[in-house]
Formats: sequence, C-alpha cells, structure tokens
Amino acid sequence: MSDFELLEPGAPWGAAAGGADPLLDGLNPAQERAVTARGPALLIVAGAGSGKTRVLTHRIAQLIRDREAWPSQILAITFTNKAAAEMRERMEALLGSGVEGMWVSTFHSACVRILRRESERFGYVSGFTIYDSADSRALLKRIIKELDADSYGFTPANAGGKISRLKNELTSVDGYRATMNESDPRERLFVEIFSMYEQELRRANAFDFDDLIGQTVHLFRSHPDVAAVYQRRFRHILVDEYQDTNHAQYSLIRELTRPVEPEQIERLVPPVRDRELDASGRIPAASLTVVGDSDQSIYAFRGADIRNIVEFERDFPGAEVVKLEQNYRSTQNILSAANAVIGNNFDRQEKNLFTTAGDGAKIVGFTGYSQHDEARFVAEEIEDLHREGVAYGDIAVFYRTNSQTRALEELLIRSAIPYRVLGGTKFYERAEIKDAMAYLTSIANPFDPIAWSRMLGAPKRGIGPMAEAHLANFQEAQGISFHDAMLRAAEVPALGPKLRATVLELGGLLARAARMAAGGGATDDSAEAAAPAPVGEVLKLILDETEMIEKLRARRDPQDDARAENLEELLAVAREFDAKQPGAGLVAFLTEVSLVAAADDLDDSSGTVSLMTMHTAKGLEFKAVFITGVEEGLLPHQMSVEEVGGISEERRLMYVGITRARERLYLTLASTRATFGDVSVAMPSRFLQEIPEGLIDWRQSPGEVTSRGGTASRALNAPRGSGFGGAGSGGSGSRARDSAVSFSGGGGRGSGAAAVAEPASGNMQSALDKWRERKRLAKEAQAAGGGFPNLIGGGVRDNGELELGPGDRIRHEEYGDGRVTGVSGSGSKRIAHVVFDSVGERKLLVKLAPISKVEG
DNA sequence: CATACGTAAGTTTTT
DNA sequence: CTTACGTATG
Repeated sequence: MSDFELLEPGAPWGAAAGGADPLLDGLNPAQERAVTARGPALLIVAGAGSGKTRVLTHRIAQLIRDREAWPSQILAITFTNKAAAEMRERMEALLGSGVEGMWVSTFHSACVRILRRESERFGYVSGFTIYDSADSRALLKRIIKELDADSYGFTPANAGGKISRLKNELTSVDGYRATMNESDPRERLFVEIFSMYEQELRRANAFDFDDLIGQTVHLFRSHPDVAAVYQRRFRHILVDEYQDTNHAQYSLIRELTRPVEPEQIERLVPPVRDRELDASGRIPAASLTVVGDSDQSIYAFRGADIRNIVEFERDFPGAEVVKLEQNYRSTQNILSAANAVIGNNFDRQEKNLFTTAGDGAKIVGFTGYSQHDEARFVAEEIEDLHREGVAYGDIAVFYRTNSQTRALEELLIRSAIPYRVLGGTKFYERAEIKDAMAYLTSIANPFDPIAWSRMLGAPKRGIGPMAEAHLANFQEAQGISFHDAMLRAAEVPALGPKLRATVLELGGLLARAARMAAGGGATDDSAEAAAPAPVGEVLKLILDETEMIEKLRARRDPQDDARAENLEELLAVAREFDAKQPGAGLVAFLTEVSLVAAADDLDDSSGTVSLMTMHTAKGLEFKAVFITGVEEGLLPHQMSVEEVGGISEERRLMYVGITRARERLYLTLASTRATFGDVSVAMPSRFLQEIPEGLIDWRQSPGEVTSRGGTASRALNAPRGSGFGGAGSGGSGSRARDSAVSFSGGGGRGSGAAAVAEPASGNMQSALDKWRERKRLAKEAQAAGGGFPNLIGGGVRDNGELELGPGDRIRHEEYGDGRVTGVSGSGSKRIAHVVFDSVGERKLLVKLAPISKVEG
C-alpha cells in the first residue's frame, strides 16, 4: 500500500519532532481536545465560526500522521462536494502528500459509490440512472395519469413530496401499507402510486435521490456480508453538519459503526488478521466523530431530525462531548446580534458565542419603499465597499426565496457589479441541457424511459406521443432495451415508413455512441479494441448528428442563441471533466452532474459578488453580508408560520445568515413587495426586534417608510403604524451621506407624521432636501409607468448605440447629472465611469443604465 | 405531429 | 409577471 509513503523521514514535522505538535499549534484548549480525543464516539458541538473545519482536518491529519489509520480507513462526510474538495486540499497541505484512498464526500456521493459497486446484488446494473426531482415528477405524472389519481387530488408534486418523506424515514411500500388507514380510499390509492413508482424505478434501473441513502441502508441490512466489508474498512467515520442528518442518513451511520460479527469475518477479503479483532473475536465498531450545531439546523423540511444530535450521547454510549464556543469569524456586534436572535428559541441548550475580535462596525439597516429601492441600496453599498477595498468576492447577498433574485440582479447589472447567482435555476435544469443530457443518460442506461422519451422529442423529428407509445409497448412486450426496440422498429407495424426510418437512424446513432462510450469491443469498421471514448467526444457526436446547436441557431429568437451557447458550455464542461479525470467514463460524468449542489458552484477566485439563499449559505463565510427581505412573511416565511416549530427553524435560518458575516452585516427590507401583479404591504420581521437597538445603524428605518406604498409625499405624511414596535425606528446614527437621514430621535415613535412635520430633532435642511428628492423620484417613477415609487422604470432599456467619451455630460434617471470620466469594456459590456454631481462616482453599464446624453 | 396562441395557475428552503 | 398546460390551427 502506498499509504506508507506518507511518512517520509525528514518531514518538517512529526510526532517525534519533540515539543509542541504542529497540528495542535494555535488551537484553543477545546479545539485541541476535539483533535486529540480518542474513543468510540465524539460529539463536537461547534458554534458558528468556531473553527470546526480546522479541527476536523487536523484530527484526520493526526490520525494519519501518527499511523492510527490509513487514509483508506477514513470516511469523512461533508455537506457539499465543494466542502469535500476543500477538506481534501487542506489535508494534503497538512500532510504534504496525497491522501489517496480516503473517502471525503457527501452522503449521496458516498452512497452512489457503494451502490455502483454492489448494485448487481439486488437487480440493478451499475450504469443506473439517478433521477433528480424533475425526473421523479415526470415518472409520477405518468403514474398518476394512468391511475386517474389526479381526480383524488394527487399531483406529481404532492405525491413526490410524500414519497420523499417516507423514504427519508426508511418506510417502504409494505411498511406504509401496514400502518395506513385501510378504509381511506385516498390512502389506498397513494399506496398504489407509491408501489408503482418503486416498480417503475426498478424497471428503469434508476434510483431517486432519497433511494441513494435508503437503498444503501437496505443493502447493508439485507446483506451483512456486504456491510461487513465497509464496517471493516472504515475505522474512522466523521460527519459534518450532523444536525441536518435525516433518519436514513442516521441509520446509514449506525450500520457503518456496527462491529463485525465473527460469522462474517471468515468471508472477508483480504483475510482478517488477529490484531484487527477485539477480545470477543469481533472487529470492533468504527470510531465516530460528528460535528454539528443544533442552532444551525435548517433542513427539517427535508427530514433533518434535530434529535440525532441532541440524543447523540444516548445513541452512542461512551461518547465524549466537546464544545467549541469561541468564534474566530465575526466581530462582537455581529455575534451579539446572532446570540440575541437565537436566544429567543426556547427549546435549545444555552450556548453563547464570544470573540476577542472587538466590536467592529455597527450592523447597517435599511428599509426601501420597494424591493427595487432595497436592491438599489444593496448595489450602492456594494460599490462603496468595493471602493473601500473590499473585493467583490468577499461580498454576498442572501435571501429567503429564489424569486428575490430578480430585482437584485437587475440593479447589479445596471451598476456593472460582477455577480454570480448560486443555485436557483441551475445550469443542469435548463431544458436544452436536459435534452442533451438525456442522450448521455440513455446511452448509459438504455432501460431508462424518462431519458429515452425526452430524447425522442428533442430536437423535434416527427416522433410524437403515438410513435413513442408504440415503441414503448413493443419494448415492454419483448423485454428488451429501448435502444434495441428502436433498432427493431421494422417489427412495429404501426410505424409508417417515414417514422420507421427516423427511428432506425436515431437507434443507429445511439448504438454508435454507446459503443464509443463503452469502448472495449472492436466494431465492424474499426479493428482496434478501443478504450472508452472521452465523454466530450460522445457528446460531440450527439450534438453533431442531431444538429441540436445548428437548429437552435437557425431560429431568430435571441433566447435560442443563449440556449445554443449553453450547449457549447456543456460540451466544454464535459471536456473539462475528461481532462480532470481521464478515463473516468460516462457514468462517472453523469453521477457528478446529478450530485452537484448549489454551493458547489462557488468559485472563490471569481471576483464576483455571490447571491444565494440562506440555505445555500450554510458553511460559508464572507467579509460583508447582506441579508435582504427581512420581512414578516418572507423571513420568517409565511408558509412556516403555521407549521409547528416553523418559526424556530426560520430563526435558525436568520442565525445562520447573520453568522456568515465576518466584518460587515447589512439587514435590508422593503415596505412594499410586489408579487405577481399587485403590491402588498410588508412588515418588518420580528427577528429585527430581537436584535438590540444599539447594534443597528438604521440608514432608513422601517418607521421612516410608509407601509402604504403611495407616492412619496403620501409616504411622508402617512401614519407610522406599520406594526413595528419601538425597536429600530429611531435610527440615531445618521451618517452624512446621501441616503442617510434620521428624522426622529429614539423615542419618536407614535408621532403622527415623520420627517417634514418633525424636523426639529434632525437637520431641517437635509430633511427638506430628502423630501424634495423623494418627490422627484416618485414623479419619475410614475412617469415611467409604475403606480408606486418603483425607482426603476419598467421595460428593458437598450442604450446599445449610445456613444460616450470622457468629458460628456449625461443625465441619469436616479442620480441626476454627471460627467463621464472614462469608458471601459466593449460591446454590450461597455462600462461608463461617471462622476455625478450629487452622489459622486458610479460605474454604469452603458447598455442598460437609465441614462441619456445631455447637450453640452 | 408541430406550432401558435390563449388561459389558468402558482412561489420555501434542496441533495 | 412568469411558466405550464390545453386547445385550435396549419
């Protein structure tokens, strides 16, 4: 085993180096204990930013360095693939060599790996497809239609949700049938759907997401000899984010940490040596380390069970618990806010994060009139931060729901701020990408009806539902693959000569591509026994032969151009995969694509602002963080308000968001929010009131902004009563900047009119200026067609041809007049640098900014 | 069988 | 305001 080479003599450090262990250098006592503790089980309660990744990597490094374990005996479970890659990298840096054989991966990746090795044992083939939620829904749609279950209120979404929940609880069809209410016809129908769904998955040689975990557990339970292989191999199992494990994942860990009984031992290969055994003749259970923080449990909706961590000591007798409470990430102000918010959850263990980093800047609060106003503030602040020297890559914008990205993106584009949206409508969810991927999936798994059916229809080639049904019937009757069925299209009488030719041609293409992908067998026209072709080449063949890209380009919809580009991007991704993992093969590529998580897209070196949901943000950190939409109904989300424990979970989400920030934290909201057509009133989130007043510097407090969203003048005269208690309404820390005006002192709540009527406590002149400014903005917004002070006019602007050069005077709808100092970039990405008379320097995307040239 | 157009419905968070 | 789905038309 090459593992021995890890410990080269003369390595810069080592256990024998004398004096302090470099792996413990700079750790606090709790962290040190978490690294050095040995025993059957260890729970590391790691508050946000307490250095748990460091502890985890150092712990593993120590195990390997001191020869307590080979890398191949370690299984480390992380929450995302990116975290896994990072951990592996840090480990290699610590040990100064590779860590081949060590499994560092997500639950899902680890399980796929096991299933691919062992799938034959229960009737699957190694090339099985992994169905994403869309595929599952497609399958359920057919089933529900076939059973006429929609008249009972079943939809692919609700049935899929219920099945997913059951699978996370490891409940099988039979298990559910045994406990259900027999007299409820709806229940019986559901069992029918569930049962058919499982049957179809099996026929399709496919697993859904939840199966990956559940079937692995099932495999271990039904095949103790298989389980023994992994129980013996993994001597140290480490699980990160343990608070978000569900029952299936918990059970998997349980299975893996069982001792190997004597009756399994003799069959193990390579033979078990005596020193692997304990006194009772068993291979002792693996040592388990879990890291988690129950305050950061935010995945209850997908079955995460907080009890897994709360009851850890009961589950694993002899467990040691180490608490990490010192925070190395955030300033005291940020931590105080986080502690204050989470302190309102009643059912938690008392825990207080502290830091020695100092107070730092105050948290900045801002209330916009609309989400556009809010987004504008975010964009401006990002520009200011950037001017201060904060890199774009150190800034993140969080939100509760993906739909909030729209307004933010619009403003970021116009401000020429480079940004990236993580998650959301992901690349691999785009129709054209799924179309192309369907070919690859079908090649890897010719029994997959979902991929096959998608492939038939894209691009359009005259094969419709009828032809598909005939072929599918033939396939089923013959018990052959879809590909073979296509090659025998001549035996399907219902197909006309034209269709038959089309089907045969497509079948031929698939056969050719499949031979390429499989390699090995010499084909009739080439004598050499080829190695499996790179994925990129297979995909290239598909794209060329189907002319998917050309067909898109031939249309004149500009959206189709973007789709064509996406396909080219996919080809680049495939080639990159080939270069990175030569010879890994098609199935490996498909697996990787299936299991990418939203946060995996994050590229630290990209130099862009990152936009993401607060769920995606878990485990990440940024120098500056904006939490947007801090409103009742959004955060906490309306849906969660009625759920039991919903508010607590939302509060944890807020806590996770706050604790991502290292130095600067912004909390923003809007007083009105547009959904669909109309505008609804938004009230400040209850979580805002839980943050001590003195921690927040309100640039514009909720009290200053009407909840009625009329014109600006009405806004100023409207009564305050937005339902917001005293907590933030008295922003005292007004900075001398354009949008910062404090109208009232801290106790000014309840006075009928804001601003103009009560300028005494503020600065009369600035209040009046502000009022004029708002009025002007409101007028402009109305002229632009909005019924309320939507500060951005509707419609897509295109200044494409606008010629600008240094010295030109321009007028901006929002910032007023200014002078161009320079233009950079080219084409649609031309950026004008403008010094505005009112707000100073701004960078604007010429194509989209609301500007016009002023005759000079 | 494909396209074009109309209408209805729907927005929590994700591996 | 979008997206998905159904219907009428080529």
